[in-house]
Formats: sequence, C-alpha cells, structure tokens
Amino acid sequence: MGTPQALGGLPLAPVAPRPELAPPSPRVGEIITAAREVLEQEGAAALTMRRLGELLGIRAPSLYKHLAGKTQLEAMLVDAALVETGDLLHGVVDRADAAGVLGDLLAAYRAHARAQPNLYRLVTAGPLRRDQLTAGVEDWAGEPFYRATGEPYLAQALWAAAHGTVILELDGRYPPGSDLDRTWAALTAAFRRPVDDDRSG
Amino acid sequence: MGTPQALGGLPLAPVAPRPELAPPSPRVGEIITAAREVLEQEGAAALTMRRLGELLGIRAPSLYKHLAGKTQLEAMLVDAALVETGDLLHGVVDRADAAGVLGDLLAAYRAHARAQPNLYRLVTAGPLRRDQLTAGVEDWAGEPFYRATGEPYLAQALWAAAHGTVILELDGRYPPGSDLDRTWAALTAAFRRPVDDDRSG
DNA sequence: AGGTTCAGCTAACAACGTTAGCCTGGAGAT
DNA sequence: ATCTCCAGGCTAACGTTGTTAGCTGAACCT
Repeated sequence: MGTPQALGGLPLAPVAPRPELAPPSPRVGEIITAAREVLEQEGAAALTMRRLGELLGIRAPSLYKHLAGKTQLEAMLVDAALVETGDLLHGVVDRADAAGVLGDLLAAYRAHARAQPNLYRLVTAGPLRRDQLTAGVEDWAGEPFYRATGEPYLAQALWAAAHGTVILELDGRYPPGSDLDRTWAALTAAFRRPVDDDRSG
Repeated sequence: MGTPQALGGLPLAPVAPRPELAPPSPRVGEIITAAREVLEQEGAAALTMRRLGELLGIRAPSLYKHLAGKTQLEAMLVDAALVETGDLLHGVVDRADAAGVLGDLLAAYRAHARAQPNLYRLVTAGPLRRDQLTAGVEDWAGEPFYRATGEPYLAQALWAAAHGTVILELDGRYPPGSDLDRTWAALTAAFRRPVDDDRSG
C-alpha cells in the first residue's frame, strides 16, 4: 500500500455539491412513496396509473391533478434515487482508504442495485430525460467513481463496467451456475491500478 | 495467424459449435425481416403488430397465423442477432493476435452495437427467455470473450463491462461532451493483461 | 365433387396513458 | 353568516396496445 499517488490523491475529496431536491407537496410525496413501493414489490409492469390510484384510494385520472403524467412521476423517482445513490457511494468513498476504495465502491454499487433492482432499472434504462431532473444529481451520483479513480475517463469506464456487470446480474443474463462473486472479483482486479505493487488479496 | 497456444495462449481456439438456427417458413422469414427493419429504422416503439401487418399488407391478427405472439417474434430476432454477433466477434478474434485481440474485440463489439442500436437493446435488455432461444446461441455469442481472455470469469467481466459501456453510449447517458473514444480506451487498458510485457499503444 | 387446411378478414376484449368535463366540500373573504 | 372559489375528487370516453374468436375463400388432396 505504498502507492505514492494513492497516499496523496485517492480517494479524492468530493467537489460536486450535493443537490437540493425541491420538496414535493404532501400528496405528491405520498404518490411517489406508493409508486416506489409498487415498483419494487410488484415489478415495473405493475407500476400503472390505475394500480397507483387503487393504492391511494383514488381513481387514475385524479392523479393528474398532482402530476403532469407518468413520465414526470418516473423522473421524480429517478431524481430521488440518484441522490440516494450518490449519498451512499460518497459515504463509502469517504470511509475508504486508497487500497480498498475500488473494491468497496464496486461492492456497494452492486449491493445497492440488488437491494432495489426495479428502481435501479428505472434509473439506468433508456435515455435520460435530463430536462426533467434536478440539476446536479447526475454529477453527484457519478462523482464517487471519479474520487476513486482520479481520472475522469477511467471513472466513466469503471462506472459503465459496474453498471454492465450489475444489470446483467439483475436480469439473470449470466450463464446459469455462474459464481458472480468471481465475476465481480475479476472486474475489480481489472480496474485495480496496475502500479508496480503486485497486490495480495 | 499461427499462435495456437504459444505466446501466452491467446487467442484461444473456438470450441463452442456454431448453432444451427431452424429455418423459418418463407412467410415467417418475411415477417422477421420486416420486424427488423421497423425496429431499426423506426424505433422500438414502432415495432407493433399493426405496423408490422401494414408493412406486410395484412392485418395484425393475421400475424397470429404464423407466430405465437410478439414475444416469440422478438425471441426470433434475438436468436438471429446472437448468431450474427457471434459470427462477427469470432471472426475478429480469429484474425487477431495476442497483443491486439482485446482492443480489436472491444472495438468490434462497440461498432456492431452502434450499427444497430435498437436491435442491440432488444437483445440485451431485460430477462432473457432462454426457453425461446435456439440452444447454444448464447454460448456462441459469448465465447469470443473467453477466447480473448482465457479465463471464464474474466471473460464474463469483460463482456459485462463492454455491454455497460456501449449501452450507456447508445442511450446517451454519458455527460454531454464526453470523448467516448477515451472512455473505451480506458476500459481497454483496464482489461489488458497485466503481464510483464508493458506494451505501448 | 367433397372435405380439409391454410391464411386472410372483421369484431371485439382488456389494459394502458390520458383528456374533458362535472361535482363537492371546505377555506377565505366579505 | 354567507358567498365565492377552487383543489381535488369523480365518470365517461378516446386512442393505443397485444390478443382471441369466429368467419370466409381459395387451394389441394382424395
């Protein structure tokens, strides 16, 4: 662990400001909560305006008194999820040292996605409607990867690799019987800094 | 060329058999072709039974004389796409040498996905209905990553990382202005074998 | 000729997001 | 104390989606 750059540089200090989400009205808050429960416990297909109304004791069209539409509702879910993810990962990096930050970050990312797979899919699948998001949430959620690597494009590659590895896990796309702990270990090893020290463990 | 197993053993020889797809009936073949055109040129949202019928000069319900449903049609698209991807990537690995196989494979993977983004999404998004696929197509498409790495879990990690990197690119999820060539270069560098030879390039 | 099968058709259903328009209870203003 | 207004519910309905049921005509085989 005598890597020179590491003792001085990694993990880097956070620089992106934690974004402040506009607090939703009470009723909208309830809707978001209900939406999140339906999404996580009944699946993405069950996240329907009618089902949502049912859970809230109102009819589907009444939801439009509070929301512009389903797209906006999803955007609010993504917004909140990104901030939470950022909080979690920043915390992990805060607590890590240079030797372990990469493994800790990837482990936390994986665990977080597996804990709420449907929300993770919602956040990461398809194009991102940036105009519907609170400014800065994307940077906030992604910065831990930069703090862990110290180089923006390595950070992007690491984030992308982590995403690919976890989304395939959530979707059950690996060959049956795969030991995914080993897959993650291989990924972590690949991104460990190829400095002169040959790591052990 | 003539690197059977000598210079470190990569690339490995192929071992998975190229799967033989059951040839569809002529009409089903037309449907698949039309579906692929609609998907790629009009987007996933346009791939509808009615639009498909329109293109074929029949009504949507008539499609059910040939297909079990939209799910099966998608499965057939995935089936064919996986074989094509396997063919392409195997060919790349065939032509590569140990020094360049990793970069060549990743570059080919990226180019292939970008050439047919909607098909790529269809193939890789969501759970895979293995029971609807021809046996062996998955192995065939994935084996090039094993041939390039020589280790199954490193191969999985590489494949997952490549997928993550490209799907985020297709969905425009990177920060605006990113130079994705550099992201891919960082990914490639991370997975380059940390053997004693420090290659340059 | 007669029966069977193939491959089209229309009509219709359930579920989806969403819009239009009505009604009502209660808060705030006079 | 009464009036006004409107937030927030409601029903009805529209246009999509995938899909099923049932009819029909043509081709084909005996």
